[in-house]
Amino acid sequence: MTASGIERGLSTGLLTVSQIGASNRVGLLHSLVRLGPASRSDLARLAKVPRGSIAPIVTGLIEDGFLVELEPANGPSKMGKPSRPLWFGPRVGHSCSLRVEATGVDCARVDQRGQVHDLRRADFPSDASAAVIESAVLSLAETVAGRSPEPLTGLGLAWPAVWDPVDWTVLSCTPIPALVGSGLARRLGQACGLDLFLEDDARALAIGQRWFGEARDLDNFSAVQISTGIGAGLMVDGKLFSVEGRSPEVGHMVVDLDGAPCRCGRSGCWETLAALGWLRQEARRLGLPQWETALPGDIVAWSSPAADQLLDSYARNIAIGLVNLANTVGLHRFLLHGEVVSGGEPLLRLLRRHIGAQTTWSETKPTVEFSELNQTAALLGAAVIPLVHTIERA
Amino acid sequence: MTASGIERGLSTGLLTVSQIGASNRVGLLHSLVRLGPASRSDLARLAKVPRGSIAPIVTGLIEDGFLVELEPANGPSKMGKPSRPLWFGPRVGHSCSLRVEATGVDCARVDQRGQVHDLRRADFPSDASAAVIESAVLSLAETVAGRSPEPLTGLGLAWPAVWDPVDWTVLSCTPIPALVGSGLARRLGQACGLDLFLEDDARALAIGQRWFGEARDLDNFSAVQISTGIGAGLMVDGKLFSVEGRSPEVGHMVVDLDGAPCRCGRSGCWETLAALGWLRQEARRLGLPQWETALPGDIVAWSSPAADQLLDSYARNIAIGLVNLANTVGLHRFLLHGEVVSGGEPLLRLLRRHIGAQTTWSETKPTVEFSELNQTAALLGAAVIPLVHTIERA
DNA sequence: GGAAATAGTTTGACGTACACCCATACTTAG
DNA sequence: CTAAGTATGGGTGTACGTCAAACTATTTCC
Repeated sequence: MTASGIERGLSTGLLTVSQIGASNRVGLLHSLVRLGPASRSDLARLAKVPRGSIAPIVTGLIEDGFLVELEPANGPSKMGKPSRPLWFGPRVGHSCSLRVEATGVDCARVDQRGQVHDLRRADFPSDASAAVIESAVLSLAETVAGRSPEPLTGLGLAWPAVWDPVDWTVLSCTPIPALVGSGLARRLGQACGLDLFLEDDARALAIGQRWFGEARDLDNFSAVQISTGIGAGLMVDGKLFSVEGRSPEVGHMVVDLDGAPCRCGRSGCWETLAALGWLRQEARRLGLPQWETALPGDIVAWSSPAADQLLDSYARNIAIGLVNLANTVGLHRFLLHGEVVSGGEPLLRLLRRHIGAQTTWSETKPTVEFSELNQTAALLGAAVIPLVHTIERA
Repeated sequence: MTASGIERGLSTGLLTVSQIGASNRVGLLHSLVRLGPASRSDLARLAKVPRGSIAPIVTGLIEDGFLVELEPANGPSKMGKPSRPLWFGPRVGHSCSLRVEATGVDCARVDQRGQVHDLRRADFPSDASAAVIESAVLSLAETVAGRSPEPLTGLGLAWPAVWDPVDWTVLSCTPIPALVGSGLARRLGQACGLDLFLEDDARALAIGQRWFGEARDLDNFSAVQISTGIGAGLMVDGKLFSVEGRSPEVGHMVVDLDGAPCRCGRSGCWETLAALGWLRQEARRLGLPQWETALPGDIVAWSSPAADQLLDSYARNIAIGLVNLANTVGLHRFLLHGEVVSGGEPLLRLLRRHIGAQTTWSETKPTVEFSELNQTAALLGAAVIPLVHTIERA
């Protein structure tokens, strides 16, 4: 079955000439996403290569239908021959994109600009059986795919799972234990008749943010998911970081030697101190109402001394993990996703203060933002994967 | 001034044809280091490419003097035309290699096989002035370089410092504060008349281990230095990992929320719990003699209940950081360097037990070894850098 | 002596970036 | 209105890579 080609790496083998063509084509199309409609000269300037090097690549992409020339546009300078902006052509179809989470599934069609169309959702109870989840996902995907007025390049699925790389059986899925052993992905690929690509949800966030989101201009950043668990997709030099095909499990770094036991068997994992579970337990301990379903935003709204205290500790716990991440992998731009975002400006201020206090020593301060797109970024990321695959094969 | 070309990465620019040639040449020579003298066919098999693809590369390298053909050797199979093993030629000279640490400097000549020749050391007091250190380093380097019977490709320097990338002034150097502001590197380059390459000591360990050391066959591993501080060089896909040219500072991840303050301004950094300082303070607390200079090996030798307890805690503290590293960057082979190694088999057993206990959840257990080469690996790593540079330029 | 096996070489095809020159289309100065 | 200036796009030839396949060389085995 197909594997995501979004990263590449070899050490013992030889590099071939064709690989550089594929890499440059993808890079060029990504530059186009970043810049919007842009001329050959624009692209050449961005890549710092002569215009003549861009032209043949563009010609090939136009011939294959990946690009089209738009009407001559008036650039900033009125002098000289007007530039002919390039944009995605008919061959770059839309993608069908799915995001599975604990209590439901989102599905949408995503176009080449990262615009989301026909977004639909199906909810299911958090204790739903595998069969219920599977049928919900399948019918939703078939509906969206069936209604698409555009040709679809493929289907992308983002979920918080670990799966068998060969037959796509779910090996583990902490947020949705019922899915373990499920062959959902296999059936989904067959049902829709489209190429299917799977991706971990945190990694999908990073991909979506880099291609269509708030990290379009960043080669190095980290997309962090903070909700009932903690995960991250690490973008390094424009490539999604992984070692031997496996992604890091950042939620399970120990930040408190004597902390509470974690489901992973260790104690004091970041996840036990900065995810929703900790926040709600602390809320309960402090006697705050509705602690069972409290979100960071609720704590902010509460604004009692006890709640303020809780919020500050929460921010500190998140900050510690982020700074650790900055120190161990060297990324220092963080884009946060998940329920944390509900904390809004007050929580963000606290976070930044704690991060600042913990990085007096280092030369480069980490920066942190709450994602506007939030979970939509995962849909975008899932949509990018078939797109990249199509371009690479061309 | 020259910069280490041992890693490469681009995202917005285009890949060129020559780059793949350079990359393949370096890869081929590194394969030769791994295999020892090997024929074109051997190299082709390793790289999984047709023999015809190797031949022209080898021909070019022979013409440039980087390789020579040895006498026909009897391979495992007696049939067929005997293979002609290849080995490094006269153009691949030896390197002069330096390692600066808190109390002295090592210098040696390193050949193309990673053999160390003419190893010399100059000690200086730990409170030595910059002038004293500089003259010791300069005279040692001049001695070794002057005595070399072989042509030298360049000079490599490994040290625990951060330096200005433009003029090589030392910006910070925790183990040797006197060096801050020093222009030692500048003068060293001028004095010897050789190309000089600088590298962080932990990163040099990783490079040395991969080219000539115990990690010759590993594309993914982590060389960890555990002595008065903690640092690591991370090898990912055969390339030294760095983000935007800066390496991670793994010693400063927080593993204990309520821990002791660290010089970096945070509290409970790994370095405060797993470096020599912690061990000695605890030894003092437990009333062990000679705690000021105690090494892990001394604690092992002591073998009182209190000492055993201390050793176990030490192993646990190291293990926590290693497992964190495994979780955050995904590397799970650790090669340990520094004074830890004196702990020998007993400490290693404890380490492995703690690591095992903390990774019940994950699919792949991290493995940990004490390096036989230990600090010599840094000398080897520093020697590799001029070598790679010479080959890439060819 | 001939067949089989292994190693190394040669050739042509293909793909890629790049340097260079020329045509095109628009603005500006006279 | 004309000529010069300027930026864009296209075309050509060159250099440099791998690859596939056929070819040669050398040894062992029967």
